[in-house]
Amino acid sequence: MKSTIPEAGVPITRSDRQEASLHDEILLRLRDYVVEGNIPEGARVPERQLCEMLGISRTPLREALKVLAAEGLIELLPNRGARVRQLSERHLEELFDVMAGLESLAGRLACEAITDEEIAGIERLHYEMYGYYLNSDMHGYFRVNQNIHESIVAAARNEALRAAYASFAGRIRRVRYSANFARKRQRWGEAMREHEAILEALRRRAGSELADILFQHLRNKRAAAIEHLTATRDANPASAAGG
Amino acid sequence: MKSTIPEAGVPITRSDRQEASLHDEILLRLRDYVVEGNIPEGARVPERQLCEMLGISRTPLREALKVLAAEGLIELLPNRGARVRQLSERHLEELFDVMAGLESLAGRLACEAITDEEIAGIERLHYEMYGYYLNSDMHGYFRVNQNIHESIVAAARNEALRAAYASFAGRIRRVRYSANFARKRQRWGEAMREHEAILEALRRRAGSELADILFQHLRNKRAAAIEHLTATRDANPASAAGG
DNA sequence: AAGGCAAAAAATGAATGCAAAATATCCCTA
DNA sequence: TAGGGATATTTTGCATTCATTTTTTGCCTT
Repeated sequence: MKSTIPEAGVPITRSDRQEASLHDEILLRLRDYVVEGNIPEGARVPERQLCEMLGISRTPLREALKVLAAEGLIELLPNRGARVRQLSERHLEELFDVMAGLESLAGRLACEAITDEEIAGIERLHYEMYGYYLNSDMHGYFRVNQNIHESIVAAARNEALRAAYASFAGRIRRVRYSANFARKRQRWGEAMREHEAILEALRRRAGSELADILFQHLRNKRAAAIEHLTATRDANPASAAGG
Repeated sequence: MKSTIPEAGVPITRSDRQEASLHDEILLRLRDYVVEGNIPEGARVPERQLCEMLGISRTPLREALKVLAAEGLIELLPNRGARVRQLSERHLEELFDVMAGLESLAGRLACEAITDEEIAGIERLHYEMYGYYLNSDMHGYFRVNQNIHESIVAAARNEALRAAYASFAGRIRRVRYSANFARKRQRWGEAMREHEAILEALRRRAGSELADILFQHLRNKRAAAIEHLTATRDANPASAAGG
């Protein structure tokens, strides 16, 4: 069966772009489209269908594809088109480790610049997350958890870091989601304790310590995510083969 | 005066590409062309001239420009073409910090996987570098220094990290070069001592410590580079204005 | 009926064409 | 002669077109 690409909203019209160029618009849309898992892993990215879907010609679409390939979201095979990049277990380990390194860096830098108010804000998020934890509200927990990590990255006051972090987050977003929703309650408990340690180090502005804690925290997440992914793929290998 | 783009070698012919696609070839060439400083900072990237220079049409060139823009090497202004990205002092600080974080991560990961042989190799490089230090051979020192840091990144066994490191290195390459050549002898001595500490931590596979040392080492480099850049720009502001 | 080859169809990669926007040039006025 | 505005030129963004390559289809052979 050919992979069918569903409709994805209204074609882009010139009136849509206020400041962002059509290219940027296309890029954002296409990136989201891929990241959200609308095309199965390993499957072809059909130029013509996407052109029709977006209401544009092949030129700007292909420009966007090149960028997405540079970002690592898709891969371009010479004369054989674009495919959604299939991430092996090893690839995911690597990406998680880089994320861990970036967040570790964010923590280190945050300690140099973060204000008491920002720390208080993160503390509030922490307690909010604790509530979701007690209620076993996975969705809420996950959302606030993301929020906390993004707050730390923001506190690092480094736009290049923020962009790199966002880029890597996009690449593993799908796996991260499913892994978080499948997370064992036990791992939740560990994660909560780790978050407490993070806050504690942040309050003391202990950069090196915070870097260590954050790295280990992400490493633990990595283990859970990979474990979950392996189990999922073993149970349903077709989903990873691009059918 | 209009910025003149000098010739840059032979146009790309189809016979050149064995495996790499024309697009990849163009991308590599154009990236090098920009990174090597052939177009002044802030100056326009003239599509037509580059097309003639490379012997291609605008389509593949523009695809490459989009990618370079995504990499942060150039910026695309809507309807106003591409410009070589001008890095402010703050931008450079940020990029150096991200490099520091990535290398710090590399050290941490390297401690998990590095072999005794690899450490011995880095030690050899260290002694080689010491020789250049004693002879005040800036060029040799710089080359081996790069080599050492690349060896640590390689030992991390993480392709995603290696790629990200290479990308950021490209973005600050020009400044890094000039800063290194201008380095004071005193800073050389500090750097040598830091390198000894790096090796020592590596031998003990002390990941956290090595992460700290590498981060601080790069931070010191950052300070030297920024200081040098500021002095250079103050002495010759035109070079940064894109004349 | 299975396998293989050839032709047709489709998709890709790159060049060209065209309308809109930006830039440069020129002319006029004060 | 300096400034301002209209016009011409260039440049940009995207669509379209064309040549290759790949993939599919169909037919023939065994």
